[in-house]
Amino acid sequence: MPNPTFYNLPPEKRELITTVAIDEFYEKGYEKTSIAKIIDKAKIPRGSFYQYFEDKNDLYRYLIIEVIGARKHQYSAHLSNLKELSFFDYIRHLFLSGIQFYRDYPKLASIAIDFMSIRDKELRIIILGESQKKADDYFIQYINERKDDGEIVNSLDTSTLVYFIHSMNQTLANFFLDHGKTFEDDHLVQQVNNMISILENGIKPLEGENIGKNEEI
Amino acid sequence: MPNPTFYNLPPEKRELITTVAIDEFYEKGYEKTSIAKIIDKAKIPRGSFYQYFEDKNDLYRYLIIEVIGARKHQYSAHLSNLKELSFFDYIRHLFLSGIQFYRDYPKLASIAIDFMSIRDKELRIIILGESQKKADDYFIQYINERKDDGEIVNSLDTSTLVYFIHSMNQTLANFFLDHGKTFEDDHLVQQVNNMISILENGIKPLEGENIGKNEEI
DNA sequence: TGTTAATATGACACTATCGTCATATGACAG
DNA sequence: CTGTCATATGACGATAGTGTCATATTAACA
Repeated sequence: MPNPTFYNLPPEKRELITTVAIDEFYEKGYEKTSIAKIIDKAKIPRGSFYQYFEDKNDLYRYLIIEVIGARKHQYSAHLSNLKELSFFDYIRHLFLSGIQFYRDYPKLASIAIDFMSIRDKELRIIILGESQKKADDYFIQYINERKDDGEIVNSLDTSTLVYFIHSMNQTLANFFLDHGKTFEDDHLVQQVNNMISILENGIKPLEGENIGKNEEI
Repeated sequence: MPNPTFYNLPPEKRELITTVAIDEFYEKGYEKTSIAKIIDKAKIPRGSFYQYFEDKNDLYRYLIIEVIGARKHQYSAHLSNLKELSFFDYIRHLFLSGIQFYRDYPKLASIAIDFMSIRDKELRIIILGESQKKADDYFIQYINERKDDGEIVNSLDTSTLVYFIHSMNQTLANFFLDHGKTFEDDHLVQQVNNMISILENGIKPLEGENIGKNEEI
């Protein structure tokens, strides 16, 4: 984490460094981002950088924690009635707030997505620390409750579901990355609804449902 | 692609280089893999490497194409009756042959998964070239046929489905990466079946299905 | 054996980056 | 005014990697 000195900096300078760092990580990704470039663009002397941060990893950690904060904020922006949502609406909210986050902070979102699929799993665990585990536990508990409520089929084990929903979230995030700039929000929302529809009902037609629509005689 | 000289090499030497390269890309990932390390481990002189390959990218491309070949081989090993399978069994086969591939070539599988989530999308497109597009087109057509057959609900647009199934495949692949070494095959197969079950029926209980199992009175 | 073409080799020049450290600056306290 | 503490600065040595090229080696063949 940054040295206190960093926080004592005049805000413009601090923000400049942050902005430049975000630009770099966004454009180059973690591995290819270099301190040399960052201090060059932000026009701070080499020694100063090492005064503020231990190394690249330290800077990265700082940014990721900022991102997570921003994402959580986005997520719980309209939290008030979140508890009352049905399970599928809850998931929908999760996904849609993801779109919103991407719209509001495209670079941060992109960095976050990179971070989630970063090679170095250890690094992720170190950075997220306990907070990730807590979030997971909370989600597991939530799903178990919804199973008990009869909102979710209980033939699937919870950990599979958690993994699956988490990965759907990732998939959607990547979908935004790939198509976010070309597609309208309408289309993205439609995509979310499609995903949720599959999650709800699967893709096998109910007895007789499909008959006569496209089928050959 | 490698210079013909590379293919003229005595097989042991060629395979040594390949093996070392695989080890490196497996351990370090694309970005952090260096030619210096590879020539060092394979004990070939620097000049020779550049005789065989243009650069790191060229070597990588070569490996990826090898991997894709191996994966295809795995996939169609028991192709004879593939056409007769139901849609969901077809998908199951797709997923299960993925496990098998991971079992047979763990490092290659890992490299392939990395490749599929590689930052540099351009690179992926260049390497896969037309063959990816062909495979996609084939799959789209296949799904459309299955819709017409009434095997899949036709309220979802095909491209969403393709994306969804593709991402399930990715999810499973990552699951192998995370847990493949600790879990028995039984467990992995169970995981595949869970995924397919979600794909088929979703996770919302049918009318009355869940009642009385875990629900409070 | 002599000639030629293919291949092998590793020293070299170049570039990029890293983290440190001795020194400079500045602001504030006594 | 002076000493002290926090902060700023950028030159420096070290490391790691890249791609090239002049030279050496080998194989094949007339």
